[in-house]
Amino acid sequence: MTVRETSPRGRRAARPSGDDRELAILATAERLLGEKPLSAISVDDLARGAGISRPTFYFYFASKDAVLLSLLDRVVAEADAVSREAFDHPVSGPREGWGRVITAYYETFRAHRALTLAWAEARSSNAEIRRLWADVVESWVQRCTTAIEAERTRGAAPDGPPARDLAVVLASTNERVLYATFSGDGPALAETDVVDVLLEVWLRAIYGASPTD
Amino acid sequence: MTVRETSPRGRRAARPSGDDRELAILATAERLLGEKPLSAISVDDLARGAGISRPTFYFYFASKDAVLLSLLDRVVAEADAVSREAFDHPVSGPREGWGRVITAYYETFRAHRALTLAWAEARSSNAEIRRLWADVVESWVQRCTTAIEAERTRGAAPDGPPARDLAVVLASTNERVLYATFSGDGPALAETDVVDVLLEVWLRAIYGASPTD
DNA sequence: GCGTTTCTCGACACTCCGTCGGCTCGTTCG
DNA sequence: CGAACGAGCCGACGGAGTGTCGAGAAACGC
Repeated sequence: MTVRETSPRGRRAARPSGDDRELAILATAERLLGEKPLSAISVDDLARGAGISRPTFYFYFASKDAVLLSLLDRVVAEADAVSREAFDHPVSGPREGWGRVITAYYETFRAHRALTLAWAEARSSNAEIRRLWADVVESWVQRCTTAIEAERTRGAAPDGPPARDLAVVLASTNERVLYATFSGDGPALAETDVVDVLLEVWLRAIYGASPTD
Repeated sequence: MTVRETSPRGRRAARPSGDDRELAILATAERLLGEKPLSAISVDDLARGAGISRPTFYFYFASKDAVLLSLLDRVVAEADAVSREAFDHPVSGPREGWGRVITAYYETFRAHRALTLAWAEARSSNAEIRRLWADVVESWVQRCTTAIEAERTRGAAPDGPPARDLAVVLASTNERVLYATFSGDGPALAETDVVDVLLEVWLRAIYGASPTD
C-alpha cells in the first residue's frame, strides 16, 4: 500500500499516526457542534478535545473553518450522490418523482443537523464555505432546470418563468424552509409536515397555472 | 418641551449634546456596512468614525450588536407599515394584490441592502436579533394566512395545505430569494426579474392545482 | 548509529472586547 | 459665588482568542 493521498484540505502531509489525530479533531468538532454553536467553539476546545495543544492543532488544520470545511466536504459528497440517485430513479409520476427529490434533500441534512446549522453560521463570514455551498446549490439547480424543461417539452407542465428561475426559487425555498424547521427559530413547519407541504408547493409551481384575473 | 424619552435601546440616559454622538455612531455604522461586512467592523471603527474613543462608545451603546439592533428597529417599523398598507390596499384582482405585497417587501429591503445583509450575518450569533426577525416574519405570516384563507372562503383558491403552512413557505421563499439576489452569492435571480418570478410562484402556490398523476 | 522528517508545545505578538477610575466640563442650587 | 453634581470623555488594565516561531522529542530510512 503506497502513501495515501488525502484530500487537498486537511493536514499538510500524510503519515500514519497523525491520521488518528486528524480524525480525533474532526470527531471532536462534530461532537461539540451538537452541544453549542460554532461561534462558541474555540480552537483550544478542538485541540483539547483531540488531546493535543493548540499550536499542534495548526499542524493539522489551518483554522477552525478548515475543520468545518472538511466535515462539509463529506456531507456535500453524500448529498450529491443521493440527489443524483433521486433524479435518475425511474418514477411512475410527477408526485412520486419530485417527492423523492425533496425527501432525499430532507433526509441528508436532517441526518447532519448540527453541521447544517454550523454551515449557515459560517457562511456569512467565510468566503470558501460560501463558494462550496454555492456550488452545491448550482448543481442542484441545474438538475432541476433540466427536469422542469423535460416536463414542459413532454407537455406535462405549462410554460411560465424560465425553468432556471423557477429552479432557483424552489431550491431557495427548500433551503430556507428546512433550515427553519431544523433550527426551530422563527415561524417554521413541523418536521412531520415539511416534506408534504414543500412537495405540494413544488408541484403547483411547476405544473399549476396562475389565475388569469 | 420635556426630557425626550428615547427608546429602551440606545444610550443609558437622555441629554441633549450626546444625541449628536448617538446619531453619529448610527450613521457611521450604516456607512461602514456599505463598505465591509459586519464582522469586519470593530467597536473601535464605530467609535473613531463618530469622533470618540472606544470606551466612550460604551456610554452610548452596550455593544456593536446593539447599534445594529437600533438600526434594524427603524427598518422593521418601516417594513411593517409598508406591508400593512400593501395588504389593506383595495385591489382589482389576485395578481395585482399579491404583486403589491411582494413589491412592498422587495422595495423596503432593497432600500436598505447593506442593513439586510448585516442582519443576516448577525442573526446566527445574536439571540435578540433572531427574535426581532422572528417577530417580523410572524406578523407577516399571519397577514398572509388571513389573506389566503379569505381567498379560499370566497372560492377563488382551492384547498390544500393549511393556509399558515403555505404562508410560512412563501415567506421563507421571499426571504431567501431576495437575500440571494441582493447579496449576489450563489445562484440568484436578476433584480429586474425577481418580483415577477416570485409573484408567479406565489400565484401558482395559492391558486394553482397540483397534477393528479 | 545518524540524519531527516514528523510531530509537539511553550512562549510570543497581536487584535478585540468590556470595565474601572479619574478627569473635565457645564449646570444647579444653597 | 462657589461647592456639588452629573453628563461626557478617555487612559489603562485584564481577559479571551488567534496565529506564528523556534526549539525539542520521537520515529523512520539507510
